[in-house]
Amino acid sequence: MATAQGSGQGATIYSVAELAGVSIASVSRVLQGSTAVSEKTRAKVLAAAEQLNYVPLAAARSLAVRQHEAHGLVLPELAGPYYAELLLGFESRAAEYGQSVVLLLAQGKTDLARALRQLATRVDGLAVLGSAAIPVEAVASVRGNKPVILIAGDERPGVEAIGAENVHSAQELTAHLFEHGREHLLFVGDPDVSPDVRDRYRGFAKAHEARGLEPAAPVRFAFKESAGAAFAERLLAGEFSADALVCANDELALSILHRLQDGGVDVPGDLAVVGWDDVMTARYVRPGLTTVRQPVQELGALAAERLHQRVTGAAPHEQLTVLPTAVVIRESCGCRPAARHTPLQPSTVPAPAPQGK
Amino acid sequence: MATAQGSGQGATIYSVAELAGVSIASVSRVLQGSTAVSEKTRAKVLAAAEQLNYVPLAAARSLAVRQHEAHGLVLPELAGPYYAELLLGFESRAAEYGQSVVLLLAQGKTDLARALRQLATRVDGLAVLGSAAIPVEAVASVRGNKPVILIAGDERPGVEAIGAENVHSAQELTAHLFEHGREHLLFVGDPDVSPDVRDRYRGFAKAHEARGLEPAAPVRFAFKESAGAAFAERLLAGEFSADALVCANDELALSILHRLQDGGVDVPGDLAVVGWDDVMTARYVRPGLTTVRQPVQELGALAAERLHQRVTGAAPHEQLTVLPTAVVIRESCGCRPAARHTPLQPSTVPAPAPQGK
DNA sequence: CTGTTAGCGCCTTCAT
DNA sequence: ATGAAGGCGCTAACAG
Repeated sequence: MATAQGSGQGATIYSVAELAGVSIASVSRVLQGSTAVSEKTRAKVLAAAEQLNYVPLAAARSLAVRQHEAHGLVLPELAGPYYAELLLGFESRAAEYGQSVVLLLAQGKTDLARALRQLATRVDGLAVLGSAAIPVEAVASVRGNKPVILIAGDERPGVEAIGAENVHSAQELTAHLFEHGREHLLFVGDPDVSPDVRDRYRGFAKAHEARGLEPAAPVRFAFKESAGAAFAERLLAGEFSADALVCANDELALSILHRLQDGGVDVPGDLAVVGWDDVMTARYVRPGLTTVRQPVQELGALAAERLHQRVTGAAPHEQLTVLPTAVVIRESCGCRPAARHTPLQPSTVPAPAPQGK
Repeated sequence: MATAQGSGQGATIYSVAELAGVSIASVSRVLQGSTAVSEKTRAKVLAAAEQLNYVPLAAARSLAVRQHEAHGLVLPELAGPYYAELLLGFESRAAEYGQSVVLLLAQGKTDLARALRQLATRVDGLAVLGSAAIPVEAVASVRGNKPVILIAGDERPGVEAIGAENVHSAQELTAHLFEHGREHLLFVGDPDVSPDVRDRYRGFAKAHEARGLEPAAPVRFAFKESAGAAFAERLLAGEFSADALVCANDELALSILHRLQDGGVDVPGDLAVVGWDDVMTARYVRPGLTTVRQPVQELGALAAERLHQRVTGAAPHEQLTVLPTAVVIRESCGCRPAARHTPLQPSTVPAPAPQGK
């Protein structure tokens, strides 16, 4: 199967040096551009390297430089568009800095702590999504306490954190429902599952308090298979009474919406439903789902950027960085449909690549 | 900021050996389990390692073992659920083999070839998605021609390839539309963008030929921002005449469907629309989108598995491995809605994780 | 069974 | 400007 005759096969700095007729030091110098080198040897080395298709072995280089030139990203899972976008943003920015990214999914790992340790041995630092699925403790015990950026996680002394705004937008969204004359709002989602959801419930509660109302306790239930459908079922059975649902995310909102409609409920007539994330489906469903858009991709990019700063010696930002979000009004909240559908283009998101595969 | 007093900081095999009062060789032995070690020293080493929170540095180990214990995955982008699922399957299986996964997204890379080279220096092998965005040539020139697994790409002598079935299911799907009495079918998507799309068009064509019909040329156009909507617009303008659309993927089908409905078209009454991938939205939209489901996650897992086999010395599978797909009938093809919505659970896909973020 | 030692491939002073 | 040599942390013979 081997095709290239020796070339590239295992080209080392020695083979290049030999071919170029210089010492390995010179090779290293021209390739790293560290010290000045005569134009003559420079050319020879470049030619030899080119001919041998030489690229320094990462492991050897890492060992010598004491840097991995790689960033680690730890995500709980990969369902829905949120994580994918975050990852995309992270990878893009990391690449701009010349950093490779090694990904770790908590999902299904029996020994997350071990996996984290392994990860830590091959990256200069890691970004971790703050979620119940990823205990910060495990992250803390990482080898040589490398820099860690917490994404959408709880602030902690000593760890740099970034996230998207939640409380305010949740409050705004909730208030919007009140303005539509809704009175019995329910928050669907478990605040304990992630700081994001917790903050969304907080905003939900604040909006109530601002009107002297008592917020209903969040509807938290075991999120199994068809979480939304199950809840919708109970709703249809009359187990709850509400005229508006604030769901922790769009997936939840969408599945509830769908089942309710199957059950003959008029949305938003009988019941308003809003969510979070502005996933693709939110635009295509009828009525269009009112939701809030987060700069997820930018969040990922910021994580990579901050990580790089830390790796290159910069001091950690003391303040928690919060990225702005925006409420996206469609029809599921009770607003009237726009005369002409205007495609919503998230500013930080590039044109959606269509051609599946 | 540093918390641990020296422990873990930069614990090396030497510090562990010293603490345990043995030689570094013994430390290595108990940790790698290579040779038999007395229970006594074993305990001492384990204790010391534990205390120091020691984990061998990947780079050093790699250099010595001449293995990276990491798999590379190259994807064109990360839009839609397809790539995410593939990645998920890949990461999971790779992790089972104790392999880290370093991800490379072609999207936005100005110098893909360089990125690939860099990637190749830190993994034992790589899986690459076959798409126009990733020229196989670039992959071939990778350092030390490491094992490469081509996912959903064109077969090539010397490279192991795997993929999902396309031709047959496309033919089946197309035939289904014929059975609904449709006569003027249009294929929407560019066959040149990826082997998958190409094969889908092939199936589309075969179904026509089986009926002695001439398949229409694929509707390929610049896939920019709102590809589907743009096409729908032209369709509404009467630029094309058709009573059924076979779209290259669900995203495309969905956006077209949405715009057509806005334009007053009855789907499937006036026009049937079907797609590919069975994305979440396909279940929630009305009418439900008829599509074909691929074992994407399994495909990713298989890639990791095959890669591992190759890395560990196994000879490449000669035959192209094709995973089975399944046509998922809903209503957009003209079938009547099921009396009771039965949630479709892709066999290889775990329960949808709902709690956003 | 255990310690000593020689690399793995690369970068980097230190001389020249 | 360039070459020689040491060392990064770890594994794997090779002696004892």
